[in-house]
Amino acid sequence: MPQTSPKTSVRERLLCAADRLFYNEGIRAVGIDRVLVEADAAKASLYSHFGGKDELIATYLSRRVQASRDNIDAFVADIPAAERAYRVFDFVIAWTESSDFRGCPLQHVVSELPSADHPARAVAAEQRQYLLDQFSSWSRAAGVRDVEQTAGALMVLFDGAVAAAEQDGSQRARDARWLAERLIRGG
Amino acid sequence: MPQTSPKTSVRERLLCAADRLFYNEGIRAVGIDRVLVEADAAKASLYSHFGGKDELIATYLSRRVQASRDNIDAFVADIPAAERAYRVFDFVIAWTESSDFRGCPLQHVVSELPSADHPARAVAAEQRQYLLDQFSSWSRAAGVRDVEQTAGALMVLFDGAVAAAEQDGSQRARDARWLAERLIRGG
DNA sequence: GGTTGTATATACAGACCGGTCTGTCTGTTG
DNA sequence: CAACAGACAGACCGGTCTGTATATACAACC
Repeated sequence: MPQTSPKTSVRERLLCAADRLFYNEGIRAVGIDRVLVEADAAKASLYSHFGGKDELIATYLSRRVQASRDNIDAFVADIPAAERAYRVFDFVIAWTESSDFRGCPLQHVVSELPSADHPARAVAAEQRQYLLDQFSSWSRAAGVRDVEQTAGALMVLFDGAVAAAEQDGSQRARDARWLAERLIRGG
Repeated sequence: MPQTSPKTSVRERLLCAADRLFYNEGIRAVGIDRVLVEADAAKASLYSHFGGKDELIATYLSRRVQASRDNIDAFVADIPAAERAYRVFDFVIAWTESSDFRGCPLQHVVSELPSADHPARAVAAEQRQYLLDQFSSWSRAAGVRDVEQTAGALMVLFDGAVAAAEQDGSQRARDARWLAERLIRGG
């Protein structure tokens, strides 16, 4: 997520600032005034583009989620479908090794905003469905015996890799990849 | 965590109130005035027993963590050491099925308090070490070939079970148990 | 009674919170 | 030129945040 140039629209500047601050410091830890200073924007602009902080949060998460999907889709594009279920964990490893990795924004939202009717929660739920659909599809392509069970286990591994890496470092993403490969290929 | 009686010490009342509110609503979402009202306590008592909110948070997490250890230790006490690594996930399943389950308090702390020097973060780090030690010990007792790799994978499964269950429900803890057993017993 | 330890009620300070509003400015278009 | 859209600065609102300070109350003990 690059720094914005002066010519960037105020909406984009707000979203970039929110992205940096919310992800690195926490959603509730960062008030809108900090977002505004970081974005060099006026408060009225924030309320004009987003009804309020809640919608800014939901849009921030939506963009994070969309970027994640695009990255995953691009990563697996040249990988045979039968190998994607475990080789996608190479993507997770790279992510957890990146200097700006601080865990999963979706998990953060779920932690910080427990209310099921927060607009960001719908974004989170939709991403869960996407991931499950992918893992199911890839499990089927790998020819596993129990697609539903395997896809569920892969969801666990995916979440666990990211959560554990946030605390213990990227070795946990490697651990997850090791187990995912054993799960798919046996042995 | 039961309701406190009028005879309970103010420190205990504060901790019980903090426990309920922080866990259910989020640490930053709950200000100390809400803790005080819930505990029927005066502000000076809070500052007298805990230097401030940060120490209250650290103590809340420490108690959660200690309770978790006690529960796990009690749960596995009558289980042969060779079976603990996967049968501990029955404990996780029961936890994720309980009506007051809302994910892992330790993961919440890591999400909400990114600063490594927050007092609660030391509590979190110490609990990671305890879990790794347990999984290593149980993996060794199970006779697995690569103890370190297996323990790491179990850490991923543990974290993943809890994080995924917070979002998708307790079926994910069952998925984790299924994979943990396959990992330990093969097949 | 006096002393001690604990807890309380209350006021305050300064900073911050999300949101609303008004007036002004700038660049673009017809 | 006028009109407009977008963005801005700044004031304001009521409320909340954490922490500090003071006087008082109460129970237990000697």
